[in-house]
Amino acid sequence: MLSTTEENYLKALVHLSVEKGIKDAGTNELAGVLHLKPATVNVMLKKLREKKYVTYEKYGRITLTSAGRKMAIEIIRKHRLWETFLFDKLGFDWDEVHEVAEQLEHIQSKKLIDELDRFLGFPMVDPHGEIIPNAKGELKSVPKQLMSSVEEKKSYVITGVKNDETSFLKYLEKLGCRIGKSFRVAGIQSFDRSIEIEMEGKSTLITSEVAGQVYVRPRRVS
Amino acid sequence: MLSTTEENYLKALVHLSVEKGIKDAGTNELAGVLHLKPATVNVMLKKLREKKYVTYEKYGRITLTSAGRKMAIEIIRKHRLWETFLFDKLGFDWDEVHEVAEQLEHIQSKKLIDELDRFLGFPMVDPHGEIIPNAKGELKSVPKQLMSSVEEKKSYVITGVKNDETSFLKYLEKLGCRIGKSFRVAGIQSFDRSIEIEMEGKSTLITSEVAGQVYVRPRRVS
DNA sequence: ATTATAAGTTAGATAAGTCTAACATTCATA
DNA sequence: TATGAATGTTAGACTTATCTAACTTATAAT
Ligand SMILES: [Mn+2]
Ligand SMILES: [Mn+2]
Ligand SMILES: [Mn+2]
Ligand SMILES: [Mn+2]
Repeated sequence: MLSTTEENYLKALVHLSVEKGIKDAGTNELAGVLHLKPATVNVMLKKLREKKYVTYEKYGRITLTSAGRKMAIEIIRKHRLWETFLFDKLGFDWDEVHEVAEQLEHIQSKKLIDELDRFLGFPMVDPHGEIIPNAKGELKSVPKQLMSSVEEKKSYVITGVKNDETSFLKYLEKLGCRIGKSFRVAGIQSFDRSIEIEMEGKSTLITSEVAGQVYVRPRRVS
Repeated sequence: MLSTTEENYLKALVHLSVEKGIKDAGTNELAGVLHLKPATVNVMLKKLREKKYVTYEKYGRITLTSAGRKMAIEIIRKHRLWETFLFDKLGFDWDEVHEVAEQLEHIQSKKLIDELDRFLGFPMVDPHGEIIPNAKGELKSVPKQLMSSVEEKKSYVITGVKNDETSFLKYLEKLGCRIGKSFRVAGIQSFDRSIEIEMEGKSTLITSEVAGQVYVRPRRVS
């Protein structure tokens, strides 16, 4: 049985690899996302290596073993199912669910999570548009496009966010950007890559920093 | 913010007082219910006293302060609401809910628990028939019913006794009747109003004299 | 009242997870 | 290829929560 702490390390390794696109990580990167010091991470890595959840050697890179990846995906499944529960059943806003799911994801009960899944109707995606791994630990991947790669004059739908933090989500909220909303790209400034979008009749400016954290898919216009 | 450990100590103190009927406890008793050593409890008591959650002095008895009691009742509220969720919504059996609720009761989010309460329809009692404290921390008492007025085929929980003579209590003990125990009414003899109950798989006969001295409350069954 | 037993306390050890400060290695590039 | 910056490691300290073993106080029985 893994501790909450150990679970958080494994989950962070998956997130790092998904977000950075590389399968291995460094001590400093991992420390960064966990808000811990590199020295702390180094101690824990030896333990996770001992337990065969990661592969790594002194001064080398960190890779999840298949056992480690399996564990991490289970945590992510729990996290996203709980977010869905909070959003769908308890009326939480999409920017409020993450913090509580960070706690709920560590509850240990296979029956609990499988029954929750059923109760929610086996949802495919969480309130942020992230795919929920199924009970077999399969993370069905769907091609993703970042808002920063949109083209002028075309229309898109917001499908997800790369970043779950409340402050970011609140800002998106203020901009009127929610999952499922459609917009048209009015123009892109070449010097700062900022994007002017039209959404529900209103024109809004999106900085390249924000556009790099938002997923979209092209919209077929009738 | 209290740690999970501290919360468990406070909760155990309420349970001790409710079950033993006395408002104070000793180090050994508390250690017993927490499955810890008296030495361990002694260390923690100093910390809880420092934080003003309990009153106690060296070699003396332990009493919750009103702040301590308030905290403990919040944990109990959360525990019982989660048990109700697991039972009503996720199809858990009533003997499976406790273990998972022991984990869920420590999740920190006021909004979560208040919304859960609403989602469940502000239930009054948990699947074991225990009263759920409301959001204000009030443990609303529920009208009492004597065992002599039960109906056939229904399930009940024993909630108290009208008579606390030793001989009577010893007799109840021998019958396996304790506060908190559940039973189902198998049948009622009309000529002497004696009651045949099923408790923990065993069938027991309760005379009308005894039934008139025991309080019960209906139990919801799946 | 004395003493044996039960209840309670203390000190010191251990384990997990974190930190800081000092040290070591690797890497980029001048 | 030499060297400074970035990255990674180690040692030692701290906190929380637990234990065992030894000690002290209170209580009950003789
Ligand atoms: Mn977590
Ligand atoms: Mn999410
Ligand atoms: Mn608990
Ligand atoms: Mn209960």
